Amino acid sequence: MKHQLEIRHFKYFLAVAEELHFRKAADRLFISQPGLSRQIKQMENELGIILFERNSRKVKLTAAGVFLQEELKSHLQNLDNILNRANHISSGLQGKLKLGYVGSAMHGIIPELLPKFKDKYPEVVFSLSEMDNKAQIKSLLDHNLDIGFVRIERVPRNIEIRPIFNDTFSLVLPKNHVLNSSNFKELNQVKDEPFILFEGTYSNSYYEKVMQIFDDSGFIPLVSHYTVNASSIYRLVENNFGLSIVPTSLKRGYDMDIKFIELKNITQRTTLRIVWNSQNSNPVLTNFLKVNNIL
Amino acid sequence: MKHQLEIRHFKYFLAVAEELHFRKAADRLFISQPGLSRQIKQMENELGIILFERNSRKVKLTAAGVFLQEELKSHLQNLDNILNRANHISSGLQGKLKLGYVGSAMHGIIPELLPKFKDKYPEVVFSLSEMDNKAQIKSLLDHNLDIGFVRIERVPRNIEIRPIFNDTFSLVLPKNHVLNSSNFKELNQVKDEPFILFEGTYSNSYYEKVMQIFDDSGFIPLVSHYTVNASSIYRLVENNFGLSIVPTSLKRGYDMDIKFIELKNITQRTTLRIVWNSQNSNPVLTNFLKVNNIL
DNA sequence: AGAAATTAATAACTATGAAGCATCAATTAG
DNA sequence: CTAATTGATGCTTCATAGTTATTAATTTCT
Repeated sequence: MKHQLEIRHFKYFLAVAEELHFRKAADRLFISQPGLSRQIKQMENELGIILFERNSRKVKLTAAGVFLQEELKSHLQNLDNILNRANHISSGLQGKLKLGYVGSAMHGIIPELLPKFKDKYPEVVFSLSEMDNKAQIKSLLDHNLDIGFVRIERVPRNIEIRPIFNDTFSLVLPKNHVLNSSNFKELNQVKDEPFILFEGTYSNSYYEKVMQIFDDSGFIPLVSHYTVNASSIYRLVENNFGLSIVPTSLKRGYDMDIKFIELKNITQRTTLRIVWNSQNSNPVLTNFLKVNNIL
Repeated sequence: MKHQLEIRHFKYFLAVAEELHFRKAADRLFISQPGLSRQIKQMENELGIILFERNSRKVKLTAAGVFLQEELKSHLQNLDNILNRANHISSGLQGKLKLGYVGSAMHGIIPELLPKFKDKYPEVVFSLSEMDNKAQIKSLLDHNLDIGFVRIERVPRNIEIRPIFNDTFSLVLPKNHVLNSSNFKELNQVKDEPFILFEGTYSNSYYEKVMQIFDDSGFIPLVSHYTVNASSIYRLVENNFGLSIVPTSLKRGYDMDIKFIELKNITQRTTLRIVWNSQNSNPVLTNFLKVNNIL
């Protein structure tokens, strides 16, 4: 076959099929009548099908023509549809955003950052996974994640990082503990109590920062347990296994017999940071960063 | 927009999307690499979408590109499908055939002609309507019918007509009637009995032919009832309202207390004829006529 | 580190074929 | 029988798909 059927042929065919009149169809298509006649004939040759029964006076669709009119019309509509959706995806109006976050960020990002974005981009689908800092970085590098929320400061080349939420630390005690925000003055009031802390492997820089707090208060804590998530810390504190220090925002969302005393006087802060791979071209990512004023 | 997206672009895009390599894709398409690069770029401009992230060493689909690869692939398959079906319709392998028939043809055509055709063209759908001769001709002229089975001899211009089945006449009597095929000699043995006949308006030529039979037998029958279908004739005969004369093939398919005596000695025959509009280009019609050796 | 190889993009050219104009042929209407 | 209408055909033009040659960027191999 020398000639090849193109969308042009289908559009021309549909015009003639509707008008049943070559000149009128040609006018509608802004081409000349002979050109149209030729393209229709070419289409018929290419298909090996007569589409119109025509003499110099009448134009009439054949059975196959009737069929093709119906089918090609919806075929072209389908194409429009596809290209439109592609545009949505390309512009980030539609698509998927894979998010990772450390457990301690759950009460910050999910209720605060996501609704704002979801509002503006309702067609975007989220996938949310709780992951530790290291796993997030690895997933970002492997392009298995679009955005991470971490509590680390240094990241590999190609990973972008920006602070998103700065948090104070709070002392966590059992409800019935003698200390409260009125009689609490400084941390060394609890220097003889055992502590439950996040594991150092979870985030080394976070661990170092917490140890610095103790250091500044002039004592080395007796650490009775290490765990990896807030709720197990709280459960242990509730049952008098010791006290803990956690980011202040972590007091939200738990209902246990514990109380928090915010350590406003110390200098340490823990920063939740957003991270992404600079080579990730997911348009949804760009929009997410824009909505949150990061780009 | 100056350029217009064509199927060519989609095929080229799919080749590159699969190979992720412009030169290899170009080879597969039997065009040159620069030509391919240009067409892809044109497609991107036309869509306003970047389809590939590429430098001189790597080619990678964007999110929108991934989407389009999937969608356009099935879109083109769908097109193939449509064109194939159009071919079937055009060649008469697929489609619809609207048939009309006089009631007295039911036991001839349906079990004999249709299965043979259905066998060869299983994708063709029939529509069958019992209609009188006149209604069939009208429907043919209005293009509401493809084929008719009639018992008339003359048809308007543009309607083609061919004999398809030549039938003798049979005398219809109640089961307990004194006459049977042994003691029956000639029709005037029943000249004093009342007769039930098809109405003259139903088919004038048929009616005339039946009357000719009586004429040849030398008597004018006493007609007690006129009806329009075989089963009511049989019901009346069964209940001793009179005798009848019908085409012999009409004895099939009824279970009543009646008997038939074939009138072999008379010259009259009734011919079932197939009729169609010569201007009807339904390819299924052509195939039907061919299968039955009419064309 | 430098040379060779790979690969997509760009430039300049070619040739294919879509579309235009003029005209013909067939059909219908008056 | 003439005039009007309409699709097809012949010829021409021009846009553009595709070609060859080359460049620029990157990777791989000495």
